[in-house]
Amino acid sequence: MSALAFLASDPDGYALIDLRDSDSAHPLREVLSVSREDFAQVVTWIEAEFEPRWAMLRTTPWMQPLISAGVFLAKAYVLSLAQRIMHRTPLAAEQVEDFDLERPVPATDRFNQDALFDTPAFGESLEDVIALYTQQRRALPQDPAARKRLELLIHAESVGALIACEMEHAGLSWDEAGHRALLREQLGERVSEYARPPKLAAKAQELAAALKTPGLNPDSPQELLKALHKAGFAVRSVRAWELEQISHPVIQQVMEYKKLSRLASAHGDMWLEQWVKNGRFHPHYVLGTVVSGRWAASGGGALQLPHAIRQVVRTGPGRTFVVADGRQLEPRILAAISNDQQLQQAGQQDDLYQWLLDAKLVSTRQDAKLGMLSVIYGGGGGASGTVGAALTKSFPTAMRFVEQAALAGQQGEGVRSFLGRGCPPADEQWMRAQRDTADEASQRSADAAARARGRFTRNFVVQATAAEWALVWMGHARHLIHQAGWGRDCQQVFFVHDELVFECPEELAEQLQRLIQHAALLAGRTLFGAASPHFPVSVAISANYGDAK
DNA sequence: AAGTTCACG
DNA sequence: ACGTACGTGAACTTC
Repeated sequence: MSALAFLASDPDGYALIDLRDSDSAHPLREVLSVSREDFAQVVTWIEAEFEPRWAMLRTTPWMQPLISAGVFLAKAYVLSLAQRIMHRTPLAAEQVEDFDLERPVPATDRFNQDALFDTPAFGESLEDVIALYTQQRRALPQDPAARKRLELLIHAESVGALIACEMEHAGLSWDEAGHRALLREQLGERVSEYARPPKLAAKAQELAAALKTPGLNPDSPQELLKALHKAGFAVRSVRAWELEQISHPVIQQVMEYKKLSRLASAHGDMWLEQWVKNGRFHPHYVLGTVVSGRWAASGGGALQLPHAIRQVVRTGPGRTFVVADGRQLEPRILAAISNDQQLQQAGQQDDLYQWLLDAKLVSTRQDAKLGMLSVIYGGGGGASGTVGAALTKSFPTAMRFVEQAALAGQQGEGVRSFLGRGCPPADEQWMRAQRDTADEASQRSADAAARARGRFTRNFVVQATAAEWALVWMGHARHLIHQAGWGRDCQQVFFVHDELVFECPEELAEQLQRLIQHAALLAGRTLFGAASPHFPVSVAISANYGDAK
């Protein structure tokens, strides 16, 4: 028998815990009302006794105090995330309303101070939470296979939400002094929030002189472009990749300025003060908002951490990072979801791109990579060129699969990931634009919109399934770490889509490496069954994140 | 509020 | 004949 434990705020105390049977949702015992002080202890006891799936509307406010108290929950069901999934999936048996994931979280810790406000916010009482759960279960598809996939997706997303909380709490070990030293060396002494750091200001001056434009603000693309034109550089924009083409000392200066300016504004002293506390970077992960199911981060730009800055991500003595990366994840996901046997066979090698090279399908590793990405993104570069032609010929099944997804998108239809995350169909306005094509201009823009949507849905089926694989991978890794009894001093501390970073004692690193690789194998089997394609992960062990690649 | 640019996968 | 990747967040400038 498996149990379900509903968590909701208690108007008279802190939390209500309602234990029920998972399948029938029949109560197993009296509803427990728990004070804030007893909360962690009671949850620990229930976890030990029943190991229930903890059902909560959101992770806040429950997970923060539990994690602080060192409580581990094995299983979860986060209703807000499940609601979004059920709302979007085309597999649902009945329609489900959306959940506003941005809805502010009402305060629960009020201790009866004011009777008027002691009632849980509308839609958030225990009864409401249970009703929402019941409704979600009712909306699951009858077909057992589809049902299993959606349940897996909801459970994986929920454990992902727990991991996100755990990572936010743990933080990423950060060498603050090292970061400051780097800033001083590159930018000079610290100045007020609004002024340019000395070395940056000097560079701006030099640039203004070199371009004979006194007072030039190089941070203004408009001004900079005009100044460059005046100096005889026929560039269309001031983007780095365009300037890179030109070999000239002044252009070099511009690029150096941009790099430094970026460092100052994105990872300068202000950033350090705001996001790094006691030697750890605490970002905030956001689940459920990106259509494809990928995570976002709000605050600190965690998912865009520049490689250059990773040099100051260091562990303390005796500890190390274990950095694991799903190798060529998206092509492998494509091989799995399209059931392309040729592509799966190519993927039996740890380096899929090397296989393409050895098979003489492509002439360089870069071609292999770009060609694959082009196929998945829907670009013209690879698929229409010789590389694309070679791939199309070798992997017709995979190519047909992404073409099919693109076609559906072009026609305004929705698509879905392997586990059933839905990409919504085009809205009415989009469909109208497709019909209203009286003149040539509107025809052109409608066609462009159709192609753009085709590229989006083509990418969605792969990206969304890759995100699912990563969720399941993380979930397995977390579970195995707990099972091994390493939970105390070994845990995931960072996440970037297909890369997981763990921190652990040095002596555990090699065992952890094998554990993570095993978790990847389990993830493939969980999603795609015994015949899952190969999902190799590369692992680096280093006390410095910047060196781990 | 929109546009530009750049960081990441 | 035409235009060419997909998805994000954040800072800064400009309107």
